[in-house]
Amino acid sequence: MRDLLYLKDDQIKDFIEQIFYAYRETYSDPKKILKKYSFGTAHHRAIHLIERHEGLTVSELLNKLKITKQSLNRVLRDLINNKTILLKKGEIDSRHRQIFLNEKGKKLSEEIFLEQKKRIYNAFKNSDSDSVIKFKNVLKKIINEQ
Amino acid sequence: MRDLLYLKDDQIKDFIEQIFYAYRETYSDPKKILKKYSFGTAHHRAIHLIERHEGLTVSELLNKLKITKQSLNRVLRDLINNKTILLKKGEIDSRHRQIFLNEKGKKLSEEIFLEQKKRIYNAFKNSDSDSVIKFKNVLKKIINEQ
DNA sequence: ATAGATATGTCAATATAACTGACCCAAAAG
DNA sequence: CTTTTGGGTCAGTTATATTGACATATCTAT
Repeated sequence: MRDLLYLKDDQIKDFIEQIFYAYRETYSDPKKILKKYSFGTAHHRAIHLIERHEGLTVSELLNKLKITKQSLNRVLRDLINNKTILLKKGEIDSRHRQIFLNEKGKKLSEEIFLEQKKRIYNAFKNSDSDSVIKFKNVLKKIINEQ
Repeated sequence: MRDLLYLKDDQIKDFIEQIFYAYRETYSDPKKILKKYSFGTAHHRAIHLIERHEGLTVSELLNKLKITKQSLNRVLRDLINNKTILLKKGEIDSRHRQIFLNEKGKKLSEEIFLEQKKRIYNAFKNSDSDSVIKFKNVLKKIINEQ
C-alpha cells in the first residue's frame, strides 16, 4: 500500500508555508510601479479584477475581494480620482455601477502585469506542461474546499 | 508544435488571481481561533514558523517573514506576554535569542493547524499523488524565481 | 401608487499590521 | 579597545481593513 507522504501533517504544514511565500512574492513584484501612482496592493487587486472582468458591478467586485464596501470605496475613490477607472450606470438596472478601466488604467494594469508575469512565466517555462496543468487543478481544489 | 496555452497572458493572469484566493482562503480558516487568543494573522505566521523551526533566532525569523524588527517585536511581545512562546539566550552566541513554543503555544499551534489542514488535506485527497507532487514542484519554482 | 428590498455611497471611529528613523545595550570579532 | 552584530525600544506614520449608522436612488411586488 502506498504511503501518502504528502498527507502527513509536516508536509501539509510545508504547503501552507509555501502558499504564503508564493502569494507574498507574486504580489511584491509590482510594488515599485504601484508606488509611482501612490497605490498599494489593495488598488492592485481591484485593478486586476476589473481588467479580468471589464464592466463588473461594485457588488460583484466586493464578492471577489471579500472586503467591506467601505474598504472598497476608499480604493475606488482613489482610482477614480487618479482617472484610472470609470463607473457607468448599469443599462438594465441603473442602481448598478459597472466598472471599467480607462486608457490610463489599462496602461497601469499592463505595467503591473509585466512585473508579475516574469515570476510565473519563468516558473512555468521551467516546468513541463503536465506539471502546470496539475498545479492549476490542485490550486483550484484548494480554493474550492469549503 | 505545441501551443503552450498556459504561457499566454490571460492564463498567467488567472494563475495570479488563484494564488491570491488560495492564500486568502487558507489563512482565513483559523481566524476564529486566533481571535479567542486576541491574536491576528501576524501572530499566526510567527507561530507557524516557530513551530516549523523550533529554536530559530530572531534574525532567522525576520528573514523568513520579511518584515521589520519593529513589526516583529510587537508580535513577539504579545506572544511572550500571553505565555505562548519563550526566548532563550543562544548558547554559542549569547546575543542571539532562540525562540521556542511552550505548552500553550504548542496547543494553539495545533489548533490553528487543524483548521488549516482541512482545506489542504481535502484538496490533496481528491487529487492523485502525481498531481500533488507536481503542484509542489511548480509552487517551489514560483517562489524561487528571482 | 406605495411599501419594501436592493445597490451604492458616505461619515466616523477603531483595529491590525506594517513602515521609517533614531537610539540604546550587550556581546562578539577584529 | 574599537567596530560590528544581534536584539530591543520609542515615537510617529501609513495602508488596509473593520463595525455601525445612515442617506439616496432605483427596482420589485402588492
